[in-house]
Amino acid sequence: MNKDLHIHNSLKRTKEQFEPYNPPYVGLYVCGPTVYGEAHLGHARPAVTFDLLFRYLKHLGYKVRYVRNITDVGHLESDADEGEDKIAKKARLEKLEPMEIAEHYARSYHRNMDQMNVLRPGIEPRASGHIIEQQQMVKKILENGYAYERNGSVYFDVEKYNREHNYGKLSGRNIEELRANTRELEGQQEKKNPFDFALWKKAAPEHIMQWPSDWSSGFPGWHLECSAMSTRYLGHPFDIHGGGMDLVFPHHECEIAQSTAAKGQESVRYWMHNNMVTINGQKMGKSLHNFITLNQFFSGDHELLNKAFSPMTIRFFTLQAHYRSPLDFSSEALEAAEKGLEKLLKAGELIDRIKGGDQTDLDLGDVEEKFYQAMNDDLNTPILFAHLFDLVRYINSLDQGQARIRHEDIPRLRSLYDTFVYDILGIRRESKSDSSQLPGELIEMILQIRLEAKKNKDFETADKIRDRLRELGVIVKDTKDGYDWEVKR
RNA sequence: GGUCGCGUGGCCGAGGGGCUUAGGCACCGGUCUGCAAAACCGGUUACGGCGGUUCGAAUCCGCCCGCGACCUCCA
Repeated sequence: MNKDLHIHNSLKRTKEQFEPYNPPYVGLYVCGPTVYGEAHLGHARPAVTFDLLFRYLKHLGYKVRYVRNITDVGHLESDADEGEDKIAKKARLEKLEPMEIAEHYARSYHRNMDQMNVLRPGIEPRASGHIIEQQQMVKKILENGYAYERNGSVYFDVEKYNREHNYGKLSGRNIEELRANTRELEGQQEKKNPFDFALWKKAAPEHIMQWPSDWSSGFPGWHLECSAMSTRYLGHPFDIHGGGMDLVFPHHECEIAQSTAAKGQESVRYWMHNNMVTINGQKMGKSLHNFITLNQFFSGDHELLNKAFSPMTIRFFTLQAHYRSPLDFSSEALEAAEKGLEKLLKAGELIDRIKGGDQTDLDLGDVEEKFYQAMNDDLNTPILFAHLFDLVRYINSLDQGQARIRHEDIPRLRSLYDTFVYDILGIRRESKSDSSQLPGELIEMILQIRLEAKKNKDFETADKIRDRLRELGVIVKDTKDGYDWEVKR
């Protein structure tokens, strides 16, 4: 098996060979959701992308520890009136405990991810459960002289850090540029520099979520949880840190600075970022009225959707684009993807009834090699699908007796298909609706009668039976010497 | 305004100096069929604009246009 996986490292802006720090173990950390609202496409893309990576790494034989956090402390809202915690605000508005909000949406997120066949990470740490680790990290950074305390809040001293290290190396920024581009700020006198960021923030008395600390009763800074929890569970350094491109700055930049300041060395060896999602070419946002939650996709209950789309269609569609390209959703594009997915799955079912011979028209070794090449090239799933659909055409031809395969190659074909479609891409056949519970023998019996009608040239009856069955969701396909049927819907 | 990225055929989406007319969907023609459906075979449509480098550019460079991400616990 070709294990020569190359991934794009955002830090180097280039593809490089992936070599674990401590093989065969691989540490993978991905920024998870802030649970204050329903999951939407912006959550689905990184989840599916890094699920693919997780699955592929495991397939390659690595022992992967996959950590994806749940942010339940809540980042402050960027445009909120009083810098209010997102979760706390929602809790106040709905008169619930903040933890009820977090719990509710965490469950909803899990449900959606399960529907899309996204494997659960091995560890899903919550920020609220790691306040102590975060405080320890603040202390360490203070000890090392890269932070300062003001009125109960602790800020990271970016200027000091930048004298010895390179602040901005991930996002391609430099400190002078940041100084020039920082907006006019009020009430920021606590900070030495406007680009300093909070490690610990003193909370106002009315702030719902706060914890005691050496500095004040408050809450951890925005970027701290990922630094603290990733190294807590994956060690230092660890292999891969993933997340959406929108998190590169400031979130991941600050993570690098924090880890380096606390431990003298960067924590992350490979940074991976998935690109963003647009809808009908526009960025997705609540204010633009094109904000679609996953549940709305699954139910079709949104003005931009012509119909409902299954979770697997969303997954397939996501994987049809490369993870580093922007992905544009539209009802039309999803309808096309739905058909492609159906074609792919149908071919998978046909493999079991293929008859072999003693000659073959396709070298499965070549196909397998192409599959691995595509995946090893920074998880190029669009290329993988192109090769898979070539294989689908071959399978269909085999089914129709228009191509040949050796007996002994059939199990190999089965396993090749299953490995890549089911195991690595995580695509699965979704359960059909209840209307499909028609007994097979009954359908067979009816179709036998229809076959007799056809023999008697009673096409009127034959067509009536076919039409009626279609209404029940049974698609009849005539073949040379009989018929074939499948349940639709 | 700054930094970074993108712009491919009717739609989605790979590739990335001459070979891939990637692949999916749609459309057209053919095979098969009583008719359909499915499948298979074949076909059509392309590299945002203008310059430059080169024997040769969709691919490299410059400019322009359009789109996107980010620009901080901060009103």
